[in-house]
Amino acid sequence: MTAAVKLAQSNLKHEVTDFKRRRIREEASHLFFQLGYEGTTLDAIAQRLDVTKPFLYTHYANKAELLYDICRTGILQSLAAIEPILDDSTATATERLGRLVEAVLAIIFDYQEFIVVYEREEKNLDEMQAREIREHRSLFDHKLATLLEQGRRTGEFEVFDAVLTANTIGGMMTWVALWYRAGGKRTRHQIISHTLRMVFSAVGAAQKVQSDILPLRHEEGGVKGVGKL
Amino acid sequence: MTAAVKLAQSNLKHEVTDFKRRRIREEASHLFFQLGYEGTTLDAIAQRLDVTKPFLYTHYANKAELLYDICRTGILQSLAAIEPILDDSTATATERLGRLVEAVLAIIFDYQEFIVVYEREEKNLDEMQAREIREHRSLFDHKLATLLEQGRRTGEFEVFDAVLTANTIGGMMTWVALWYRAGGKRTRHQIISHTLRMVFSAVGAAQKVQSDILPLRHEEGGVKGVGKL
DNA sequence: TCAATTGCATACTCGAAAGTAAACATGTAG
DNA sequence: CTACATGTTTACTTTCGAGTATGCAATTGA
Repeated sequence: MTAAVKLAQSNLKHEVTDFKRRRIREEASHLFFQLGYEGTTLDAIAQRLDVTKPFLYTHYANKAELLYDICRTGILQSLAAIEPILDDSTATATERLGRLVEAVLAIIFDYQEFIVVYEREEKNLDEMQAREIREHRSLFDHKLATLLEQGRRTGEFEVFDAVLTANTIGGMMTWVALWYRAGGKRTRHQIISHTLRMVFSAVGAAQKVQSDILPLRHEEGGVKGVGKL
Repeated sequence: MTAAVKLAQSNLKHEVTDFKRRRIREEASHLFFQLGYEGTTLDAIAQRLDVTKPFLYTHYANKAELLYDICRTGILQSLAAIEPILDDSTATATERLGRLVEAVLAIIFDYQEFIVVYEREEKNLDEMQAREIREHRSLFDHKLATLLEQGRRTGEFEVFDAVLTANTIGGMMTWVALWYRAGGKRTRHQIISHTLRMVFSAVGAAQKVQSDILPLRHEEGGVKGVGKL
C-alpha cells in the first residue's frame, strides 16, 4: 500500500470519526438540553444512536469529555461566525454590529441546545476544560467590547461602559437561546429584528429604518400573547 | 390550655418551622448553585446545617419539593417587589419602570442563588410544580408588558412589541443574576445604573440625567477589565 | 410518676448509572 | 490458511445516593 493511499484512508477515517462524534454531540446535547447532564444516562444517548454504551467510550474518555465537546462546539461556532465580520475593515462599526447580531442569532438558532447546555451545565466540566471554554467566552466578549469602543471613537455609538454594554448585548442574544422555542408566537425574523432594535438603542446608534422591521399592530384592551413567545 | 394559647403556640411553631425551612432553603440553594441539583446530595445539605438527612424529610417530602420551595421563593420575591410599584397610580410609567428595575435588581442581588437555581434546574421540578412556577413567571412578564403598554399610550415610551421588549428587559435583569459575582470589577450601584440606561433606551424613554450615573473614564489603548466583571 | 407525643439520629435497603473486562465478528495482510 | 487489527457487543463490577424502618431521648400532659 502506498503512502498516498494510507493518507487518504487516514483522512477518510478521521472524517468518519468526526462524523460519528458529531452525531454523538447532536443526540447527547438534545438529551442534556431536555433532562440535564446528570439526568441523562450514557445508555440513553447510546440508545438514541442505536449503539451501546461502550461504543461511546471509544470516542470519549468519559461523560464529562462529551459535555466538553458540546460546550466547546457552541462557543467556537459563535467565535467563528463573528471573526470575518469584525475583520472587515471596510464596514462601519454600525454595519459590523448589525451583521454580528444577525450572525450570532443564526448560530443561536442552529446551535441552541449546545449553547443552553453550556450555560446550564458548565459546573459539570473538568476544571481545566471549563477554564479553556471560559477563555473563549471572554474572547467573544472582548471582541464585542472592542467593536463598541471603535464605534464610540468614530462617534457612531454612545457607550459609557463598553465592557458592561458588550456583556448586556451578549446576554440579550444568549437569553434568546434560553427561551426560544420553535413554533412559538414570534418568528425568527421578528426576534432578529427586535434584537437589532434593542442592540442599536443600547449603543445609542441611529437606526436606519429597515423596511422589514414593522411594528406589530397594537390592538385594544391589553397585551397579547403574554407568556407564549 | 386555652384556645388562644394553643393558637399562639401553633403560630410560634409555624414560625420556628418556617425559620428552619428558610435555613434549609438557604444552604440547599447555595449547594445547588455551586454543584447543581443532581450534584448535591441531601447528606451534604444536612451536613451544612449540622443535622442529618432524615431531618430534612420532616420538612420536605422529597428532594424535588425542596427545589420547588427554592424556585418558588425566588419568583414570589420578585413579584412581591414589583406589585406596590405597579399599583402606584400617582407615578408616571417612566418612574414606575425605573423603580421596578431597581427593586428587581435588589431582589436579584439578595436572592441571586435562588434565581439562578430556578433558571438552571427547572427541568428537575415535578410537572405540576413547574407549571405553577411558570405561571408566576408569566405573570411577572405580563405585568411588565402591561406597564410598557401604558407608557406607550401616554407617549412616554416608544415600544413596538411590548411582549418581546418586556421579555428582553426581564432577561437583562436575569442575566445579571447569571453572571454577577460579589467582589467583581463592577459595583452593584454601577450595574444598577447601567441597567437603567439599557432599559430606558430599550423603551425609547427620555432618560433624566441622574447625577449618580457617571460615565466611566475611557483610558487609552483598548478595553479594560474584560472577562472580569 | 407514667404514658404519649415530638424531634431527631442510626443504620439500613435498593435501584441506578458510570465505567470496564472480556468476548466476538469482520475484514485484511502475509 | 492463519494471525492480527478494528469495531462493536454482552455481561459484569462498583459506587453512590434517595428514601425508609426503627430506635431513643426529651418534653409534655394527666
